[in-house]
Amino acid sequence: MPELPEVETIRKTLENLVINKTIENITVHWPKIIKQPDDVEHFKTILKNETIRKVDRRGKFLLFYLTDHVLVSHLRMEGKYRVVPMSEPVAKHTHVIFHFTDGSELRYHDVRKFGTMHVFPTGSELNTKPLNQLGPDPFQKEYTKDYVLDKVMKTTRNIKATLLDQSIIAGLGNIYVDEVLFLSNVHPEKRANKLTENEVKTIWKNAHLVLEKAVKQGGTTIRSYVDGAGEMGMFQQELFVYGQQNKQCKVCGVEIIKLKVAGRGTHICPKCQSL
DNA sequence: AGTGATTCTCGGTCGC
DNA sequence: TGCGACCGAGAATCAC
Repeated sequence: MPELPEVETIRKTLENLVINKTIENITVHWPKIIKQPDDVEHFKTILKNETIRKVDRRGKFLLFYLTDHVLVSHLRMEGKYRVVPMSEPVAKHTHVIFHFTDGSELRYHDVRKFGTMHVFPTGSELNTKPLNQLGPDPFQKEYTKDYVLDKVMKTTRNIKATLLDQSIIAGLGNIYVDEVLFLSNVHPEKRANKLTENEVKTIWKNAHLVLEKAVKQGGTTIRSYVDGAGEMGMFQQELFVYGQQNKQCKVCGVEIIKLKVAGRGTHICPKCQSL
């Protein structure tokens, strides 16, 4: 499932493939993916004849900056983009196709159909839902120790739910939250406001560190993730706890266990992360 | 207002 | 072979 590092990897590979391409037409096979505007025909006419200038990212959202509009795309569980010649057969779960004037196509593929697309006039995208709900992501200058300290110390929720909340920190999902908490020696069920200042500081640092490392590795390939060029990520080799249940902790040798926290499958080393 | 629990989107996967 | 439970990001909704 694409989290910040996977989305960033997709952004980088995609940018080179779609920049300066002009949309001639759009095919939508599953209209429910289009959340804004309401009307799919309107979505198509707005973007028709616009040229992609830049591909950006905010948290787990991809932002395609076009001539006068921004396409905000969230991949959720299994969304993928591929750029292919129009002659290539259309795969089963391809739901949106952007046909470019040069004969190539940007195709959105999503087995679960959970992904979303919003279009806004350029300039209004950051102060409209969904992007105005996002907190800073760990690569932005607003992501400071004091900001995280303030947010975390002020909530009674457990630390896992807090770190998953995109309005607090954008970009962390289930995989990286488990990894960050392991590296910080913090149990996911610990109340956020009960953490010591040092623990929060460690989490703040590790969240940036883990994401940076994962971006360098091209993301984590769990199940089906591939980037915009169809390449796999390599970060799964670096995972300490996520998906490692029944294996030995790489640090202390105790068996990694899986539990449910904040409604999510959660992986911990019971020795390194005591409550 | 903050929080938690529940529901909904969906289809592949897994256990029986 | 079939069937139901399960998974999960994030929004919406409801209860407290």
